Amino acid sequence: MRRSAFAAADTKGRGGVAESRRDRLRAATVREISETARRILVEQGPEAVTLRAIAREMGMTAPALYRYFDSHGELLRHIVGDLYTELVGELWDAIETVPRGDMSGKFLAASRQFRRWARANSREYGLLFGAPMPGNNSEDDRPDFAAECARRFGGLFMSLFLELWQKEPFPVVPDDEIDPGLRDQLRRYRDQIGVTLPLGAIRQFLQCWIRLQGGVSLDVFGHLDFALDDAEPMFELMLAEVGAVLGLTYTPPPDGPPPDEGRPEAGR
Amino acid sequence: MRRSAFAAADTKGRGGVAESRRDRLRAATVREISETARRILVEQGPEAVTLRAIAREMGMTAPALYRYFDSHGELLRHIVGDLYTELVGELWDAIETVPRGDMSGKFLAASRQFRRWARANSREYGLLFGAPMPGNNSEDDRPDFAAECARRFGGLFMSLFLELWQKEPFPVVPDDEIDPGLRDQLRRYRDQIGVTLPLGAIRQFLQCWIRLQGGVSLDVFGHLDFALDDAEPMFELMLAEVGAVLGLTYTPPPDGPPPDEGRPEAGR
DNA sequence: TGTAAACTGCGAACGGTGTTAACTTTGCAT
DNA sequence: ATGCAAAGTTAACACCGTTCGCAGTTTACA
Repeated sequence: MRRSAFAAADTKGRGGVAESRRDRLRAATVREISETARRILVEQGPEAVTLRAIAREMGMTAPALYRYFDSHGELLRHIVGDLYTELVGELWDAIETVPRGDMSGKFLAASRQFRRWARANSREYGLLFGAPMPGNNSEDDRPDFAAECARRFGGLFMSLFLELWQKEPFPVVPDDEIDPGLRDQLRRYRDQIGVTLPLGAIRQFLQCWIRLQGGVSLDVFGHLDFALDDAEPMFELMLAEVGAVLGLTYTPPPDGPPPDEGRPEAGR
Repeated sequence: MRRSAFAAADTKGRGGVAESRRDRLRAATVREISETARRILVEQGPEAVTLRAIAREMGMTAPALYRYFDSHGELLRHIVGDLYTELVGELWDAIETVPRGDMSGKFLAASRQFRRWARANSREYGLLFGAPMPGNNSEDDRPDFAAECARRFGGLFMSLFLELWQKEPFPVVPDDEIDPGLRDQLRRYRDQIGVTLPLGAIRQFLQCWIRLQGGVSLDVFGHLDFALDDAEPMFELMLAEVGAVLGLTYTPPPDGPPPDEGRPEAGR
């Protein structure tokens, strides 16, 4: 197997402290490829993200891209990783903007930023959270960049939840009132992420997360169009309910409901 | 534009009462194409559903399929329509199996059957409810078979909700306590489907539907794998909560939790 | 400095895809 | 029997991912 872009991103490989000029050029090219691919994704849809199309826009030929990625699928997976990183970054920014201690504000800010990003980058969101990717089997034993980033993403919201619980715990059901089959899974998950939380709290967090991401996905994928033009009020309603269940106080979004409709949404 | 399979399904076209032998043969071929395509979808994944692959398995050549469908996309859309029909049928069966008047039972049966179908036909579910289809723009003004079926599907759950409300109304918030922006949308939707229900009830129904389909989608698409091996207990928990909000009484599923895991899941 | 190795691109080619066009065969109706 | 439309074929086009061999450049090292 040839050197992959994932390996290329590992700048400190082979004990070298210095980043050679070659590596810098290479990283720049990888970045340009990603940006070009993403631009095509946004402008022309996922099935237009073709090796030849990317290369064409870069003034190259398709086989040259194989110097940077082992396959088309790996290129997509790399982009998915980048997208996770971007999303996590924006969520962190949104969280940190809220004054420390205001857990309700942090939760609302993160949730709203998640929906905002999803709607502003719907094509990208489809790549991350749509039906499982074309060749996403990750048949390799290799760590899988995208999966790693996905885990970091899951960790973000969970750490927010953790902080929330530590600062303002809310009443939860005792462990022995949880369905045994579910209890075991929750215990396993708790051990896996290494936190000390009542299982009832973890269950509550998962429920809230499912409502959040489930609702956003339906909205972004257009599966609420049959009834709603603008799902934002429903989203806010859900935030209020979810917040209440977590012992938080709901406050409406700072700006009035944004115009929202009529974004360019280029491409066919 | 050539005669499409959708038109072919319209057996009573052009004043002819009799269904000619030719039309019967044609319909049979259309059915065989659909079945072959679906088999490939299930066994080898969505990107293997290729005109040439379908034709090969039928002992034909790819261009022959153009006698029955205007394009690859239209063939997929036809299958989507069939899938909606199948899903709606199974949901109706599940609902009618429950003794009349037991609205809680009907709601639970329909919800569980929805999840069961989604999990047993995950590839198909991805086609119906994943990120918007490849070429699904429906740029034509034509009614769009798939969209029509989708509407029937939405109508099914809504009619179940309607019956539920009529038999056992539950307290809802008055219209003037609903966010104005949402209120207008709900009113529009109510007029569109032609029912007479308080807007608060419609809002509640939509919320429940979002939780239902959102949760099932996350599960089927594997976006809960980060924490759960088997999402069924969480699904049941959600059913209990949603049912409570609708004034229904929750009862656990009739059979013990099915083995569930380890279905063949053929193909790569 | 000279040279070997590594890197990066190109062009051609292979098998596969959707799609179109022209051509043959088939079967039914007048 | 003749004619015609449906249903199938083959050939071809443009595009796709991917592989291979070759050239040009850049780097590393003796």
